[in-house]
Amino acid sequence: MLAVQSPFARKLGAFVALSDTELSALDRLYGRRKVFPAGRDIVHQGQSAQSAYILASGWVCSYKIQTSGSRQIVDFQIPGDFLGLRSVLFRTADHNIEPITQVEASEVPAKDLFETFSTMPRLATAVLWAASRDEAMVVEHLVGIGRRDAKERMAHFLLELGARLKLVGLGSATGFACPLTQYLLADAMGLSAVHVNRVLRELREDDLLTFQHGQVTIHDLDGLVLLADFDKTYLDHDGPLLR
Amino acid sequence: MLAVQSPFARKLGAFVALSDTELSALDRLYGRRKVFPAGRDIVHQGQSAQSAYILASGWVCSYKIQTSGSRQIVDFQIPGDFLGLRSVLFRTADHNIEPITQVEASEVPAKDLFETFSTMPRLATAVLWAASRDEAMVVEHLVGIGRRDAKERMAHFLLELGARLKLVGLGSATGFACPLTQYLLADAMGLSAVHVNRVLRELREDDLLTFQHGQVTIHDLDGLVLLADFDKTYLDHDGPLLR
DNA sequence: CGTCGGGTTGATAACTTTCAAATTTCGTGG
DNA sequence: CCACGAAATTTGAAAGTTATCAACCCGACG
Repeated sequence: MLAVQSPFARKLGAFVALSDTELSALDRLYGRRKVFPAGRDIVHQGQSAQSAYILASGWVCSYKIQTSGSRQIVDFQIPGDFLGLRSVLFRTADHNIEPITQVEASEVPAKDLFETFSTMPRLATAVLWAASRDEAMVVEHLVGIGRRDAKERMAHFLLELGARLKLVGLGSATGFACPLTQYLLADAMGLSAVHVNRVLRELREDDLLTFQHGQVTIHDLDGLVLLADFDKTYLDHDGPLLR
Repeated sequence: MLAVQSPFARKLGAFVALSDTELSALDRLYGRRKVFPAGRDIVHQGQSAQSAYILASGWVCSYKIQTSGSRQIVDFQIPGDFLGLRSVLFRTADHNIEPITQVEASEVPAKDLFETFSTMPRLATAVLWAASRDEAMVVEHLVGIGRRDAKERMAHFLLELGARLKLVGLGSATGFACPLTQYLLADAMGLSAVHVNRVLRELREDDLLTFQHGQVTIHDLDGLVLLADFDKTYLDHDGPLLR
């Protein structure tokens, strides 16, 4: 085992038990470390993409814009997450990626990625796994928007976010720091910003949680889980699935 | 090249140029061919899954049920599509799969799948690709539910379905046969069945399309594309992306 | 025939958006 | 440290969209 593992290696290791050879191949994948300022898109819809990124610090969101101008945020990425894998696979980006805060990310050139896959099949499988977990999150998001009302949706979203942050050491059972504005929340949940505001107030008045000053504080975890019908099994599992 | 390719091999071949060796490895993947009657679930949420399936004929849907009882259909699968890949990767199913019509599908045991991945890395990459295309469809679905009103949503959905069916030779520019009930449509689009009915009537009254007696007939393709803000680039590309 | 799963329609209720305006927060330069 | 402007949050009222409830129709099928 290498002494220090990157968050990304740790994540893949949760799916596939990785050998030292594979771990160091992973390390070599990392290209230049880049810094992006908040607000300016890293990737544009339709742009051809030669690199993916692995997020080291900061938050980003991936979203799609419609010609009408409205946008839907598909997901937020937090440290350890892979950015733009799909864009690399398809050569061109089908979505935008915007840093919400300042962001540090390591570039992973497409060429290196494919070469590594062909020599280290287990790594390809591990990435397939990670991609599938991402898909599971998108599916859960879809269910949320399709079949939960605004309040349940918000509760579910914040619970999921909290669970993910806890996995990478950025949150606890009582809350977490959250740089998302109500506009971002609205675009993620398919609501208007005004309604997001009202829903947050209701959750506060119900003594379920408080989201103020960039801080989410959970007052009644059980109440939230009940309200949101939250089931976190899709987020975690114990130990590598492939040995 | 093998004389006859399965729909699945054809689909993977669109992503990665496959050698004869790889093609015959794919063929060996196919296990027993099974037949499922309409209506009885093939896979249940929470069930442990040892096999995936490749759909040979018929339609199925994957959906999630909430404890409240409402359900959200995540996607419909048509011949050539992979079923339950995520369930196999995670050992347990996070969604249900229900045949809408009678269905024929080939079983793919998890063990064989992983063995094939480890000896044929390019196949693993190809499957990663196919999984990513599926994710792109889920993302588009998410955008539809989050940011399109009922009419746009329906138009977009039927356009996408038509495009997919055309790819496997089951539809044309003027329409396609469609076994979906208004209840299924409602669960897929996050609407009530009653509203689906109204929306279909509006589309008919606008001379855009007719959906009656299991047949979708497109009257005004351009009008629909305009209404739905439809962009099919995420569904197709020309030739294998990896040679 | 009678029933049952779809489909269709109208009336009403619920939820969410939009518009408009006030208030607070926060970073920056004086 | 304070003032200022921009961005974010908050609230009310009115309008719009979609759900729900309740009927009724129709064709398939035993």
